[in-house]
Amino acid sequence: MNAVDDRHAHAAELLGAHPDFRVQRRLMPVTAFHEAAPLVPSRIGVAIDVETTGLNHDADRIIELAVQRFRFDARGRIIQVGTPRVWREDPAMPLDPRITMLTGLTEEALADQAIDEAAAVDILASAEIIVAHNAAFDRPFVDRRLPAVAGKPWVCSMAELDWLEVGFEGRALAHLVSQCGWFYEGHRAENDILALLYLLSHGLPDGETILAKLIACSEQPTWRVNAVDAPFDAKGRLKARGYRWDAALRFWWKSIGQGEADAERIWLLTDVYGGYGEPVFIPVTACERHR
DNA sequence: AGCCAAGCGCCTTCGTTTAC
DNA sequence: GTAAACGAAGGCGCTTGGCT
Repeated sequence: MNAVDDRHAHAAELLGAHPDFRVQRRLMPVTAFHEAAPLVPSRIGVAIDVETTGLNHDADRIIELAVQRFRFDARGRIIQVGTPRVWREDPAMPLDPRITMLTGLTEEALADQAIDEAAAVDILASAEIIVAHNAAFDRPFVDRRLPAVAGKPWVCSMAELDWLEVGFEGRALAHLVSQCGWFYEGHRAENDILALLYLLSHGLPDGETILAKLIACSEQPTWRVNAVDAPFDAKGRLKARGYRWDAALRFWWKSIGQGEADAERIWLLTDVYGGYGEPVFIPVTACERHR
């Protein structure tokens, strides 16, 4: 650090100590967030982000894919961060000017570019868990573009954590990261996965990292409950309890958490079926979630 | 734009109260 | 006994927030 940087760092420290100001640090590439203890077992995760031509899984295409491997220990601490890999891809369709405004990517920048499928599949296949912010958006694009890894377990950093409960407001990636005291230029896939890694490594007052809480949520299997052949007069009770009507398959269904399965079965058998017929409980693991 | 979940406001409906 | 009026409750649709 030279003398000018040193003076700036000092100024930032002073400003940050003032109650009326807050200092935010630019995210910088890192190789680890925690010291790896020797001989401690660890697992591999992959942070992923896609930029696309739009929001429609069926009609739109990936224009940028970024993945970054990381190694984490049993306490959800990121002890090693791999090299980020980023590919652009020509969507072979016109690019909405709004997408260029959002991502900075132009048709010229994408022309003749393509994802290195073998390399991308290799990285994703090595993951024990794939992490994305709003996985329900990214996963369908990735599953379709790289079907070889379509069955991997995914976890969503946006939806699977009760952010309010852990002291945050809102769920937008940049906003969450900002509340940890960091800033970055978003909507570029490579920056977004770095931001995600910073967020995952963030320590909460109770000593746990965001990643630890997220993994804990993700590992709990949840259930999809199909109230098949429920009597017609149970319609109102099912709706009141949060069930939704599947018009194509013609039954009421809802998703529930792990601990709720027994109570739900009892309620269904007594208040809906009354001795005739029974519901179908389908376990949902991280491999099926967010599809 | 597309999708999904949650929240909110408004309107309808129903029931109870009150006034004649 | 009847009609109007008010209040609680439920349902529906609009809005909002996430992702590009």
